[in-house]
Amino acid sequence: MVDESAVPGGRRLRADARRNRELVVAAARTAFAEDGLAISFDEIARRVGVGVGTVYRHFPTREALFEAVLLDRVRQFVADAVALADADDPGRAFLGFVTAVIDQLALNQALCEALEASAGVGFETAPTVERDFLDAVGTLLRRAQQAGAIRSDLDVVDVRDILVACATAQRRASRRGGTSRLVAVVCEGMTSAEDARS
Amino acid sequence: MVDESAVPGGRRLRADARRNRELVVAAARTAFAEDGLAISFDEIARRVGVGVGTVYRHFPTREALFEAVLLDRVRQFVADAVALADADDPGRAFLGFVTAVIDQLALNQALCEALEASAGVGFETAPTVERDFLDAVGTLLRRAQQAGAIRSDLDVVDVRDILVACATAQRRASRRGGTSRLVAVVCEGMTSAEDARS
DNA sequence: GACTATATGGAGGGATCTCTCCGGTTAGCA
DNA sequence: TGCTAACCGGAGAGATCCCTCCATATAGTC
Repeated sequence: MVDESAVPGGRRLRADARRNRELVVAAARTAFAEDGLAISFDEIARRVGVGVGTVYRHFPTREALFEAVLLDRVRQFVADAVALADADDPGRAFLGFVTAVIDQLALNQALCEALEASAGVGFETAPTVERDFLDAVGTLLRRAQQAGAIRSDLDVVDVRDILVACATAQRRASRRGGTSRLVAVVCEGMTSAEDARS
Repeated sequence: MVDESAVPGGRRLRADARRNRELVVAAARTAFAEDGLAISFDEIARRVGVGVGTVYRHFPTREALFEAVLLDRVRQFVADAVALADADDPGRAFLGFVTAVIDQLALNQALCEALEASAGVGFETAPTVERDFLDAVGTLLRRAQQAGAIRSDLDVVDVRDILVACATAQRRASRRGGTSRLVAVVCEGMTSAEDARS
């Protein structure tokens, strides 16, 4: 977690600036989750009740705002994955991680978009975070595969696709007041015995 | 397939109008497939090399253009599903249908968006087509479930979610020059024996 | 070739979004 | 309390996009 009371130069923000910054972050957190990364700065400023200039001063780019609002979530995923890396039951650890991440992603449109991007907003200012994520998930995956719990033809990029796909389906389902069974299907498919593979 | 040489009133289009209409349809087909339903009319006009007024005259709304360009695809899906409704092997029929539709959807961004919408562009001018689609897929699904080939807790909405999710993953994978294994995982998960269901 | 219904292009008005700039305001300090 | 650096709001320029309108061009017909 970065110290939000200081600007990169180290100088301490004035009280009103700090207050506005926090309001912007809070509004952006909600807006990103609901509407994704495409939310306009005008709209964020309108919701907070400040001028758009104030938003731009604190966050010159959409990436900067993303970093302040959402990057910690991804870092938390990495930490969770690392913590599970030497679990007793690698298959259970992997599936637990996957379903937990899907639940989080389903609540957050922007996080899905950033994760699936490869060509989008999100990790420009912190290029290693995406790699850390894939590395940590890859470790969990490999251990689960070595334990025979997960089909061996999957790679970490497949897993990322699966996370995003399931989260998207889950979010759509919850909008219509239900739950997507895609998650259950995918977990079943990832764990089932290896045969009839092309 | 509608007769594209006539307007709804039945009057025959002038030759230049017919030519332009076809150019617009061709450009829209490509643009929809690549960029989805959000492609602007200005952009389509620019690609065709006509004025934007010409595009609007032929297709007053995005839905009208969608209908001219893509609705036949959905109708074809329905026809395929109906044709498979009394296949000898319902499980095989269902899975074959699903993978074929995914392959088509993966080539067409707009078709995915329309199918997943519920709240989007696409079926406004032909409201029965979406229902026909769900009905036909539902029939295939039920027969496959009765034959014990597909897990019984899935409904047709799950299947629609699965189609869109797999197609999206497939398209992303093909953009990076590969193939998504999500389809294989999902097929495995849909067919596996019923146990450990929550 | 002339006439006319039909079709065309693109200007234009309204809306939204991005990002910058600067006159006015205020927090924090002496 | 008064000063000043820091901060604020929002106007405004430039870029799209949507959709309409009408002067101009032309296909089809006589």
